[in-house]
Amino acid sequence: MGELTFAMRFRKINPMPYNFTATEKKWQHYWLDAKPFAALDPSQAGDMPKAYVLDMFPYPSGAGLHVGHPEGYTATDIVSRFLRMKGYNVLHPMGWDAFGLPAEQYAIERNIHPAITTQKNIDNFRRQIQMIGLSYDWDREVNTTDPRYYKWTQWIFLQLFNSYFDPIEKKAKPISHLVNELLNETYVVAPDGSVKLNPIGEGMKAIAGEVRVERAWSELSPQEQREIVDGQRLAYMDEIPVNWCPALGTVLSNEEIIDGKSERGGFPVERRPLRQWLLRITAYADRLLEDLETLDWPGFSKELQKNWIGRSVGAEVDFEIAGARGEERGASKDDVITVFTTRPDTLYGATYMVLAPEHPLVDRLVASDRKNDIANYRAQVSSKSDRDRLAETRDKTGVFIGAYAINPVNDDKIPIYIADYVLMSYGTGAIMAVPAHDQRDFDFAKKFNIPIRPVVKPLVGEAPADKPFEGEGIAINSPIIDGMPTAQAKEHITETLAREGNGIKSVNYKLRDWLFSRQRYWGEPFPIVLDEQTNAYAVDDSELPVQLPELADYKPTGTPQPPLSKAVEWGRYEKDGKTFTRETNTMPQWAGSCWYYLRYIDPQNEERFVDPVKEKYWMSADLYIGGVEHAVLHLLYSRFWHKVLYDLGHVSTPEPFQRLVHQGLILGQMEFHAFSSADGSPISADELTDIKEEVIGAGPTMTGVHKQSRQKYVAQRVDEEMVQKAGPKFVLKSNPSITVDARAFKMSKSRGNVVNPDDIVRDYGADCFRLYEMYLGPLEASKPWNTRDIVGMSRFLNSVWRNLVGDEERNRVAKIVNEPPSEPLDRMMHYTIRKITEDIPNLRFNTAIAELIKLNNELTGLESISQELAENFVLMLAPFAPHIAEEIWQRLGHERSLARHAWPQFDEKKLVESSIELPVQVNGKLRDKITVPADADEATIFAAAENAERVKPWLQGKTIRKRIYASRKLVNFVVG
RNA sequence: GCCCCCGUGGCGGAAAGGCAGACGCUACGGACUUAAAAUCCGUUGACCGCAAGGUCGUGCGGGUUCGAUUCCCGCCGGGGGCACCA
Repeated sequence: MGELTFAMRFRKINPMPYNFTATEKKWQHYWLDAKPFAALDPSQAGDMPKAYVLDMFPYPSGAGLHVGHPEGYTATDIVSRFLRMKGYNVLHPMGWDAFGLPAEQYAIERNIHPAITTQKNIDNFRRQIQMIGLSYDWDREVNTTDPRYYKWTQWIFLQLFNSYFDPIEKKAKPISHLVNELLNETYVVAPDGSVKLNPIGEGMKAIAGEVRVERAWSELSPQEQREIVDGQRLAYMDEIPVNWCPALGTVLSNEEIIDGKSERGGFPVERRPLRQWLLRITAYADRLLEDLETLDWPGFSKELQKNWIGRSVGAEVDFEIAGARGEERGASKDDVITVFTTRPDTLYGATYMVLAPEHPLVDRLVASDRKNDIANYRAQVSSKSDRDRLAETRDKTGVFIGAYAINPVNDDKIPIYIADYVLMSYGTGAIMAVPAHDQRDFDFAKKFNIPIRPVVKPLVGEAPADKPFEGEGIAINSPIIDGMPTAQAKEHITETLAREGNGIKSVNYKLRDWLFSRQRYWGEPFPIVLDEQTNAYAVDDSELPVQLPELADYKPTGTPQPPLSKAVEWGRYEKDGKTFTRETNTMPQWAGSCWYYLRYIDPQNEERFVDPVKEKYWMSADLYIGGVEHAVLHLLYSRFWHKVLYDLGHVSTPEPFQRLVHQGLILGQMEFHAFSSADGSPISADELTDIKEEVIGAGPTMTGVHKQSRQKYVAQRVDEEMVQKAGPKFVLKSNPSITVDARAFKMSKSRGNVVNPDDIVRDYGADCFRLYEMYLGPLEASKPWNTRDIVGMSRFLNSVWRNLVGDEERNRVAKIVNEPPSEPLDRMMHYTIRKITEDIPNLRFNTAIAELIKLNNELTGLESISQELAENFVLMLAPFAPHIAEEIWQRLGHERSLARHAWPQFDEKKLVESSIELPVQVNGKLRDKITVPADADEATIFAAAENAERVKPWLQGKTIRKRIYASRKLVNFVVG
């Protein structure tokens, strides 16, 4: 409120020299009509270099744009405008990611059909984005909910459905290819009972692992054949335990779960087995990992993806079941438990073994007297939601199953347990437990009194006695690898196991296949029909798009039955006299955003998702800016789809986004919270009032835990004015015994610290808003918003106007003259051109703007300003503050927009100065400065430096041990 | 617990290993004004000093270097990611 009234008063009493509201409107209209930002198709572009500058498109929420959106969008806009002036053919588009949960939740809350709210929200977003003066090519706008768009989302899905992953060539191929291969091949049944393929001889090991049973393809029934083929598709159905969120009425992908709760809304999620669509992203794990190396991305973004993919290299080791006792209970003599371990070198230290509670071998191995315990434990585990499991910190539970396994290296008989700290979904669902060298195994062994046997000793010192030694070292108590360092021991023991047929080198991933179906209405329908056996069939390409039916009641059913099942008419499908039903699940939010950057290239094409010639010209994106929050979800999914399209020959690059940058979060305005510093006890609003300090309204308080006393405190919000710094902390001016915590919080409705771009643009104008956000700090850093500081940019723009156009109430301050600028100004101009020309591609907008301010400060107060300097200044200002720049450009006598005017050139020769100033240090401390001719030699410089007035006393009576001259930088004397 | 990033004035932030604090905000002083706003001109890291000038100073402690905000090692503090992944 304060800043708002300030701005209004400011404007009323003292009108700004230029009317930003009218000026900005004028140029926005011009840009929409004249379309100076249209990207040229390759056939028209001649030899212009191309640049694809991409934003992460927003999902148009009901709340409208927040100040974080324009941060990234302004950054790409500056780059786009700059590159156009540099002669590039720039593709800079915008669109709407409008399907998905948030849009649908918003519609349900208001009881309005999502199609209507979505359209309204899009219109509002478009208005806000245009209000900021962003130079998008609006003829390329895309909308993921438009049937003309999702037709191609469905088409790409069918590409996945109709493909499989060839493990030998490590790439996707058409499923028809697989069917041909199968005619002469065999399929295999893997040890866990699942049917696996052997498509091409050598691929057997890669796909099937241990081969147990073989049958010829021709002996299979058509239905069996079908199931095998379907099981290899990149888009497939499976009944698996999934994350079911009752509150949202849908399943969610692993990526959408945070701390056991839904990313959207924070609702609890439970595990349930359901038949769902999955995309085989795991097949691409290695390539998604390896190709990260080729990308110009922030290090931590790559790291995030690496962690998410979670590749670990180790070995699978087979443990036989201890003889007769196993057979008694019907376990086959051939039964083995295969474990995965990253530390095969600790095999001698395995003193027990753990299976996941759901492991299929448990039933066959369990001793009859243990059956009850096992059943109880399993019930206990399955009743727990993932959230409960997480809540129970690290307390280990488990049950002995009454059977033993044989350690293949030393024939030790070790007990087999089940425990919920072993997950069926990772590795083989079974581990060898080495309590001496693994924290979890150690905790478990302590609790169940299992022996702990050290088999690795540290390179230096002793292993601690009270905890496991998890580092690398030297193998001990391990006959075949004793004395070997860990890396070598791993390799040697793995080779030995492989030779004896007890193990094999193995790689595991945390990445799971992508759960791709949702039980919601507002998403792309699957282009799939099902027969009575729920076999899936693709609809013909000619039937695309499969339109989302209009439904009066589109709300989630609260059961896994999707809302589309209510569209009975729509769901019926007949072909060739056979009856099918349509798939009623819909695709998740991420589907449309997986490929939108391709559609921008050729948005109107009705024949193809993108024209190959245009695709080849524009891809890949040269700059992609968006929030970190998409570092795993959107960016991983997109890369996966892109690679599939690449394998199938539909796109020309293996990666979609060559250079990625994340803009930092803009936090809310700094808040000051006062609390008792002595003991951290809570301080009340009354107490503050007692010491004559106002608490800010009913504003949010902050709660925390006092570091020293570990007491909870409640901190009341106070005004910045009441606060002062005392040593390393802030205190209340009037009562220094009260500590004040200064912090900026994430903007949120509940904190009430959200800044609305509409307000800022209304009060200060779009140019000022853009400048302010870019001047705030480095693009990638998080930084707090401070409305107070905006006035600096407002003053700058007004000053530019006064200097180059004049003040309408007062006289023009300076004359624009057709003469070259004075020498120092000329040098400064060339310096500024160089600096800004370097800063923009490096996205260092804050320092670029500082240079513009500096140059403008030099112009202030001059009686005349060179036309050349004025023009260059305006051209450099244009990417940052395009409206005012266009207006001044016009007033400087130009009829044509500067949007494609050539960027100013700098001249190195103009930067050379005849004399330079050098700091002189003595023992690293600055003592004086000297001015010498730019071409002076070292001897001259040292002589001048030694005789400098303020240097002499420091050299008096001392010996100069060393003279250092850092060329054109500084002089340093070492004396003693 | 593991991984990544960050600590510079009252605030946002500048500094290819070379003048720490560019530029903006705030605050203070001055000019203009009947007055205020706006604008323009100064000062604004801390300490000592009338001044010239000096000392200290980039979270803390070491190291490398003629020279470290920058590079290395070890702490402390803040933020983010992953989290029973074998």
